[in-house]
Amino acid sequence: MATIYEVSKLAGVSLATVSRVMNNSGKVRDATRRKVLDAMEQLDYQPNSFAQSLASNRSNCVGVLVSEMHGPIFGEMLTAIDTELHRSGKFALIAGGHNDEEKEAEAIRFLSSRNCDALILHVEALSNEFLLSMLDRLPPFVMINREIEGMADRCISLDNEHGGYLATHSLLEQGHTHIAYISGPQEWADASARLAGHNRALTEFGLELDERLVFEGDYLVPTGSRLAAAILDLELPVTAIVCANDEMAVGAMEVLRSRKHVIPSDISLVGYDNVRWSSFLNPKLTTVNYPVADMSRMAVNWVLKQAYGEEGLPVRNVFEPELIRRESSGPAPVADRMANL
Amino acid sequence: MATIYEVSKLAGVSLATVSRVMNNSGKVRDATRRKVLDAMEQLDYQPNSFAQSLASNRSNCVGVLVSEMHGPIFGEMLTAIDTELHRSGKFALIAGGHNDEEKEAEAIRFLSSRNCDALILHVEALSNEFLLSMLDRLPPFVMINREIEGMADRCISLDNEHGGYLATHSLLEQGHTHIAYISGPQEWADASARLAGHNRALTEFGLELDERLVFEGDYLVPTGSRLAAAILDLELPVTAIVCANDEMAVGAMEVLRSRKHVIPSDISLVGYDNVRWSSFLNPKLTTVNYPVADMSRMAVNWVLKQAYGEEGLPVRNVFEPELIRRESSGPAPVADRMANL
DNA sequence: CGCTAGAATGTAAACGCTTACATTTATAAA
DNA sequence: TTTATAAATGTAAGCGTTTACATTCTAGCG
Repeated sequence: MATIYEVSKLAGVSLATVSRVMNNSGKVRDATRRKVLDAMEQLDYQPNSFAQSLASNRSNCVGVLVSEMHGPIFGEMLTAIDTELHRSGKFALIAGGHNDEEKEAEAIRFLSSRNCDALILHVEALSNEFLLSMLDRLPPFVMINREIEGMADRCISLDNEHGGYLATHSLLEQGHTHIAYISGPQEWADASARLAGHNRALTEFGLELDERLVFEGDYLVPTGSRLAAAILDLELPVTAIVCANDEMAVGAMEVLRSRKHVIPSDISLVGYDNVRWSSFLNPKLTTVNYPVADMSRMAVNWVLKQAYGEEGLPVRNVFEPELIRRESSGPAPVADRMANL
Repeated sequence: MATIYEVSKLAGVSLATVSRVMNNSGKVRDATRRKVLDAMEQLDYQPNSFAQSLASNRSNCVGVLVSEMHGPIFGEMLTAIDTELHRSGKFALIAGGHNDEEKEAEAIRFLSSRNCDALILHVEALSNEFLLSMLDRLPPFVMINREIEGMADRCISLDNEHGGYLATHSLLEQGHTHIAYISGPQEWADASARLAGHNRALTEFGLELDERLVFEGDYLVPTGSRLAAAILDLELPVTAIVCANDEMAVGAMEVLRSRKHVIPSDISLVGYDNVRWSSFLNPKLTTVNYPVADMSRMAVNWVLKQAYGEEGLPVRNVFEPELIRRESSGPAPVADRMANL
């Protein structure tokens, strides 16, 4: 593999000049530039990125940590980030935290050991305190789907409370009054915000929160099934179930179907995230859109601005969810509405 | 950030000794090792990976190129690869080809410019010739989901022909005789192999291939819909549709449903890939399993063996698909079977 | 034609490690 | 004890860049 030294010899110039040509830095006469370029071409020269990074102390890499790599959210996220970074000649170094506190911390260590110029973090398991404590130990970093006091400017988040509100509100609007809720793990901020939105919607409609109708899940399909079954077993007049994510919703959908409840005429079902396959379901799932791709692009903007000094890039921190009304939700059954008069 | 030099000073030893402790290479007295370790701890020392790689000419990074980053296949793939590599202290450098020949080539250039020790390639768009020509220009590389003559040992592939055979065979077994097929792009090897398997199954059952019933798609959902509609519009006595992947199958499913055909009693539907959400559909999709995770792990084995000289790792090149029988396929309608007597 | 300011190019010192080789120190046999 | 041998440690030369600074051109002016 050719080195810069061989290029300089072949072109009859010094190392510095070759370097200048490569980086478009400093002044180089056109004729000289051409000679250098020719030599590079001829030798099929590829700069050694390690030497570059070692000498310049920058890697043109931004580390991306996702809490897990499968799941539709992350595919979209990675695609958006990768595309956007390439556009600016930067590269993504991706690591997976596999949904585990220790592994997430290790992945952060890995990324920072690779001298990333900046980090984009999508972490679930790590605590706010830990992240705050990393502020001065890591390269500049932004976070996706988190809102942490004291570093709000570094958080690209979704207004989860509002999303939770929208989901339940859409049901209330359609006459539902007995709405069960399957939440995410309450120690996670997004999960509790979604639930808070649900509660607010209820209150707004003058309904009292019935604690028997709120179940805490873990965002996984089987739990959606299990808790939906639990809800049905209550034998209360529930006419709608809101799930804190689409995964649990699909689990719930299956149980409802197997127990011969027709969605949405007997019972409405609403999810959250607007995962790709939510529109493949039958009935198509009503859900709340989580604009991952937009948020990811915004994270890249942040990085470009903060770590690479690019200008004129708008950064927006909080994104708005949106209700995607599809087939799985509809008006409350008439009988039930009557009963509530 | 502390350097090896400061560590060596604090520990009262030479650079070489510190390096030896870090890499467990050479002999170091226990007492010395301890001193060094203490010093590292005390200084919160993190080796500079660029300097390491520059000096040692290895990066401990394996480049992974996926043709695209979204889609369930790739999530599973990346998770498996990442997990497995970590187990051996190696890291994955991931790049996305975004399903485009030029971009895939660029991504390869990127990965090789980052001095990866080895590459795992999942590429669709690049030609066999190109890949063959890269044999001596790149670090050792394996490919997933490709079978190329002249580099069979570097290919981890699925027996797609057999998978195609299984899909159609399962239908023939159940009395179907008019089976339509929606294929993938025929210039892609996997797509044409799947179709070949379909044809073989037909032949085996003494049926002639009806060209009117074979449509070429592009593996995307809307195309599945469009072609399923085209099949129905034929007004031929089709009792089953085989799709070359689950994406197109879900598109087809939607059209069948909207035209009031009941699956599987009126018409059976079979997919391919066993994508995660294929079991979320209603009815649950019968499909052919594509063991991505297993294959990915195998690719890692190859890398560990060829690039890092690890021993005792089995490498298997061809994987067998398996029929996953679910709800979307069933016996041919009786009327139809009678007609065929 | 000499002079000077800039432009263009060159020189050489980092960057932080690894590693072949040299040197010192410990171990054990004689 | 010596002495031979092995173990432990140290020395210093790279690895392939970038970049501050030094030097040499070049062009335009008086």
